[in-house]
Amino acid sequence: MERMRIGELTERAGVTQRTVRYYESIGLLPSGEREGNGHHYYTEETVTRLRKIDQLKKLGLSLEEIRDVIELYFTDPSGVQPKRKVLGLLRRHLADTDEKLEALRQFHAELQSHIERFERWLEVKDRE
Amino acid sequence: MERMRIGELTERAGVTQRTVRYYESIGLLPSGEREGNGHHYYTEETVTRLRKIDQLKKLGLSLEEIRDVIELYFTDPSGVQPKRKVLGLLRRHLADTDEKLEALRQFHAELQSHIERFERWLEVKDRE
DNA sequence: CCAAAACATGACGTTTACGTCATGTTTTTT
DNA sequence: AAAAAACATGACGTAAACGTCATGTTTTGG
Repeated sequence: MERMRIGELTERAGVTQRTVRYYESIGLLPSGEREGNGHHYYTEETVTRLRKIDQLKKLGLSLEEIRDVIELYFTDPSGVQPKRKVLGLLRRHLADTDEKLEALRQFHAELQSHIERFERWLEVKDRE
Repeated sequence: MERMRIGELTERAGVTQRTVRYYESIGLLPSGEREGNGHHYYTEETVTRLRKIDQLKKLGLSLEEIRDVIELYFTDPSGVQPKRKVLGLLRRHLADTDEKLEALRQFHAELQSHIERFERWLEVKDRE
């Protein structure tokens, strides 16, 4: 229950094989392969990593930006060199996330009120 | 202090002329022109509109999605033609937004706990 | 009034993030 | 062991969202 090949990986992570290959090609995913045969083998962490990449994408980061920070999400404090710098970066991401959450909530509210206005308008029309 | 041409418009809205032209070409912005000469003229509302578009882009909406909803910010229901269709679109956008919100919340939580791990690690170090 | 700046339009180019064959090898199923 | 399924690699294609000339017209500052 550790090593899997690309088929299982993509199914569990909800991405296509092409996506994985592409991420490997741009250095966003380590291309853990080699077993004599040409096949790549992946672990549970690769799944987590792909999911994290997806989250960061939804935050609006480009793959290049993600490549610059993804490591931070997979190293533990004891293994990182400029710890305070990393912490600073993480905090900025958190702040960005806060802002985006707020903006999204507002958009959500706006959408809802637009919808309600429409519904009221249609209700009136229906009664005629 | 009402009509302006594209130079002023783009400066005030913080976008390029090409962007405006592109938006006009895909029906995202009304191309308010005509004055005998070939020049396009815009108003304060166009500036607001461009800014709103930028906000929505930052939320991760595509220009197509934005085109579906942008009118709602500038007209009332009675002015929208296929009302039931628009209502359906709005509901889909609302559902999408719900999902995005949920993903962001989860990311936020994970990021926070990651940060806390870092902070605890540094605290310990500081006491040494 | 005339040169410089601003504008209009068209066409081709570019980047990101993959999709979609095509072809050959490896694994799995029967 | 043979056919089917999965995998590897390469190459070409694509959609979104503009960027960047090129060329011609209109406006404006001196």
